[in-house]
Amino acid sequence: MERIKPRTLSGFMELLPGPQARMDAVLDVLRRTYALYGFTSIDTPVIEPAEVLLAKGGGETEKQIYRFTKGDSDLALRFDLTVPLAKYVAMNYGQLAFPFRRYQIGKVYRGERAQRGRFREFYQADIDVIGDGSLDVANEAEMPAIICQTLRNLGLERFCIRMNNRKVLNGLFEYLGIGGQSAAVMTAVDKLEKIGPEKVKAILEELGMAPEKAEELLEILRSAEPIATLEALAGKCPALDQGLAELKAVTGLLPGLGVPEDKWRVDLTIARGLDYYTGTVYETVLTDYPEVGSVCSGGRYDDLAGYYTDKKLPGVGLSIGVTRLFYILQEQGILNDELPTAPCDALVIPLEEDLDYAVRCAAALRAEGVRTQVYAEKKKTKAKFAYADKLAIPYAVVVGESERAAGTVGLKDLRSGGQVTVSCGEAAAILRENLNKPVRPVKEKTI
RNA sequence: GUGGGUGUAGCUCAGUUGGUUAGAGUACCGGAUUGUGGUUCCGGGUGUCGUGGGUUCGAGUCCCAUCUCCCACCCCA
Repeated sequence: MERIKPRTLSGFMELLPGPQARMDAVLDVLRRTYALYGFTSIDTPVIEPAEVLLAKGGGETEKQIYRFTKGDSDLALRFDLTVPLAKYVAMNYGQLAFPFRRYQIGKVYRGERAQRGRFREFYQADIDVIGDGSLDVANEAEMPAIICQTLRNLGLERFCIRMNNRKVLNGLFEYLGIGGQSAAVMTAVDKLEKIGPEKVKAILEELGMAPEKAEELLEILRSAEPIATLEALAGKCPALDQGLAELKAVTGLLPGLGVPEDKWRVDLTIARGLDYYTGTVYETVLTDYPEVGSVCSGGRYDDLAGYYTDKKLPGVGLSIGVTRLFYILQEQGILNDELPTAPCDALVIPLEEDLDYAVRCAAALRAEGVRTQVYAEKKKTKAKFAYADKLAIPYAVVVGESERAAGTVGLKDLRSGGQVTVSCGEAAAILRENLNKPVRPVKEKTI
């Protein structure tokens, strides 16, 4: 028989049970943190009609989306979670309460070439607040607070949330007389950190900007005190004034929201490629691993669902690239070793052929909330213990003839090797005492 | 989509100017050990050398094609 070589496509992350347990722990932290801020969970299909996902049309989305036909249906895999959200809100407008605060954690698909930290299938963990007709700027201040809380709950401390405002950028472009090409200028500006000011200046000049204007723009963007620099330009352009007012409103709320000063800063070079952002934009990188790129970004948009409804639905949201974040944590070896990866707390090891007493003990432990499995295979004792070792199960519950006769179990701590003879109830109490200590996914003091 | 690399055991890799039966570590399996694992010792190679063609008396090694994966660009989480 011809065997087919088992393989997983590049750009698709597939984990062994141990690392998967850690990934699940990370996802748990995200869910708990999002819920703490009053976001409700929704789920949407991975596959949607292509016309729904491509409503915006053109550009990168069209190039990178996985699209296929089944019979007469033109289908596509979702490219992000924002477009499905727009559809969802437009569809269920009448039944939702606004502001609608939802979180969604799910896989998204991009048919681009994979590389380090860049996947074709990856988890996004999104939160968005959608307003009906209007949405207060305070919601834009809450986003960095949630990023900050989430990353710290994971155990991360060395990160920086960089913020900007699209109206500020558009206002500046207008003021400098290049408002007509703001999209192209925006892309150039966004590359500043990567390719340096000289090259950006060259691009700006190619776009028809006078050298001294380009110089002035770069100087403003790279200012060490961006807010003060912008204040000096007050009254020059209405868009700039409004953007600055929003930026000040957002940053003004951050201390009260508990975002420490060293975790954020205003960076006028952050532009974000996505064209639907209209106000505040965010981008978060891990201070020690900037080369992997943004692990979390988002922003304010004024018209989420314009392709699906004539209702005006402004919103603000952000997205954590969970797969990328996890990839960094794993690659750098900063995942917490103490995170439990074992499938259970106790492995019942029967020493007799008859499993009746063993399964009764397991049932008694489970009734007390101890995650328990029975090793039922007829193998040597050595193999039974080796199984527990390999799975990092912390305790063995040894039951043989003498334990059965006495109605006890041998509770063995597999890390220390110590063993005590106790009743099932006592064993459960000891296990509960020693397990279930909450730990963060990332090692203490490492990052 | 563009450019540059890579491919030998489950994993990490070695393999001389082309030369006999392709190797190491690790993992894995069995035993020492029929009521107690992690250590140690003994035994076991589990391989279409990515695939297909070519050169040659002879190819893991040289040539061509192809696939794969990786890295970078574009773009992005």
